[in-house]
Amino acid sequence: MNQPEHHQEHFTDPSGYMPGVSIDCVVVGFDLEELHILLLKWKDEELWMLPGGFILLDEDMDQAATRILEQRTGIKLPYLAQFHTFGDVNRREKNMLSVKTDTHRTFLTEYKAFLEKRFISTGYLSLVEMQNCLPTPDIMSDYCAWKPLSSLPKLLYDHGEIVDIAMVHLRSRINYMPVGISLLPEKFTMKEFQSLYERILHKELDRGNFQKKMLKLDFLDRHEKQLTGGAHKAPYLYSFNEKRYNELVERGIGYIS
Amino acid sequence: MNQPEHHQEHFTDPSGYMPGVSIDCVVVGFDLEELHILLLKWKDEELWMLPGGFILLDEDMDQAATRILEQRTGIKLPYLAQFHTFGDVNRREKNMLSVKTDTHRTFLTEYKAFLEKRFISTGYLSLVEMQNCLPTPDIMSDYCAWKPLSSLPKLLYDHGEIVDIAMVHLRSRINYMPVGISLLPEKFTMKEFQSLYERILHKELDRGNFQKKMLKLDFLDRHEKQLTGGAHKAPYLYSFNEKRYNELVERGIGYIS
DNA sequence: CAGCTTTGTGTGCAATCTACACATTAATTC
DNA sequence: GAATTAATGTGTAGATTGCACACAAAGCTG
Repeated sequence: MNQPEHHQEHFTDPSGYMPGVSIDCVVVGFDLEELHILLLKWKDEELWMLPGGFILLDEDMDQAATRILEQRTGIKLPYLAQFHTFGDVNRREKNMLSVKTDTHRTFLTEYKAFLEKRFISTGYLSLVEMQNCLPTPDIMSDYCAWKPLSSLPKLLYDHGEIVDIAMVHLRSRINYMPVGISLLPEKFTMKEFQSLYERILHKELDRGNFQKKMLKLDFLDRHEKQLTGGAHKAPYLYSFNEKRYNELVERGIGYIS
Repeated sequence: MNQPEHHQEHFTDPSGYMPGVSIDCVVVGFDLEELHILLLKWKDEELWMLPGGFILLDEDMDQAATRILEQRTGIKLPYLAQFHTFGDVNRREKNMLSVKTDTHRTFLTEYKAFLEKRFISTGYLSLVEMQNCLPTPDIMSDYCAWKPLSSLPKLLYDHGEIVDIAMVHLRSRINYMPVGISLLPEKFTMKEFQSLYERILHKELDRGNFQKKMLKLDFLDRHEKQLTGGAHKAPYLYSFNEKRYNELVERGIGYIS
């Protein structure tokens, strides 16, 4: 899971960043079975956090989110959109770091002062193919890992709520996001596509109706059959007609109730 | 439209506010004919802006938005929710103030320095009953007024885009917001209710089907008939069963395609 | 009270949703 | 290699909803 530090930025001068504002990214992946979230583990402590960072003084906020995400995942141009800004005064009051970590001389003292101030944080939701992702820890973390959404570890500050709100957002906007194209590999079976929807929506869907609905929307190319072992009919492999799919997603499709 | 300054806050010490973050409010009203936006006119200049402000150091962002809105509208507990955070570097580059206004000694020099820095702004959407609203200008504005959405004047900075995105948001989430209860007076006719939906959705709806759908959802109380003049059948007046309406809104109702 | 206008309600047709049933295919088993 | 089995692919019937329009009811005008 861990990578050498070649992707790591170096926190040198906090004065290059906007004070008081930060970015937290909820990076969602799908291993064809479950949804996962990309997390970083804080150094020397069993506390996990969302990948995040700060905004350079001459950088758009969206740009900053893209930069942060590319550094953590190695993925160019991931799907990325803000979903909420978290501005409670005491959003960092629970699940704080223990004193032990504070004495760890990870940061320059200027940087410590920068970090100790109150922050407002904008949450970004990103959907990526886990297979293409190279999780890379940052300066504050030992390593990073995909954790299944159904059993997340204890998260820093309000990061647990940030994940919850991200998932509510994903659920409510599933028909306006390219969830398939972002989370699935190039070729996939209809069962895998349906499973993705079921995990996001937290409910089972009728297999036959799902298949017919998706095929009728006419954004899937059908390929040759999968030659995998298994005592059953081999399923077709599908891939997206990206143009058509994105057109439909833009307009919003009422697949699911 | 203008009110005495008893509601005005006094910008004394910018150090009491978070630097670099602000709030802009898109306040929507409905006069039973058209949607309107509450705007403030900049002193001595034909340039309008959204009501906005800054976040006190010990104040939640939502609290700050509520405070700002109550000061501008006199309305207690308006419907209010953030919809987007605007973080482009150059979001204040167009529709700037002319030099004339700059020389106007409205602010202390400290405050000027505070204001000149880059800001990230979170947009809040508020829905209010125009009738109950007492528009009150702030220290930067001569007066404030409701302007019809269909013919807004030139707006400061990126406030025009902020309004646009607010309206897209309102349209896409119309079934998850208490638009009726927030924008209509206590009693209203079905025609007025439908007209509200039509203005938000920018399209005409079938009168008969709208009426039947709304009545079937069973959140409207029907009152005695309106005794108004008019060469036609007098319409019923309706009001919301707030409990039932809010329950439905929480769950989201697919009224409209 | 005839005529007009607007509100309130009903009806028929089409499209969609939903829950199944059935058909198809390929690996396994005998 | 034929029967069995398990999973995919497709069809169908009933219920529900959406949609367009028609008709009925009610109140003001003249």
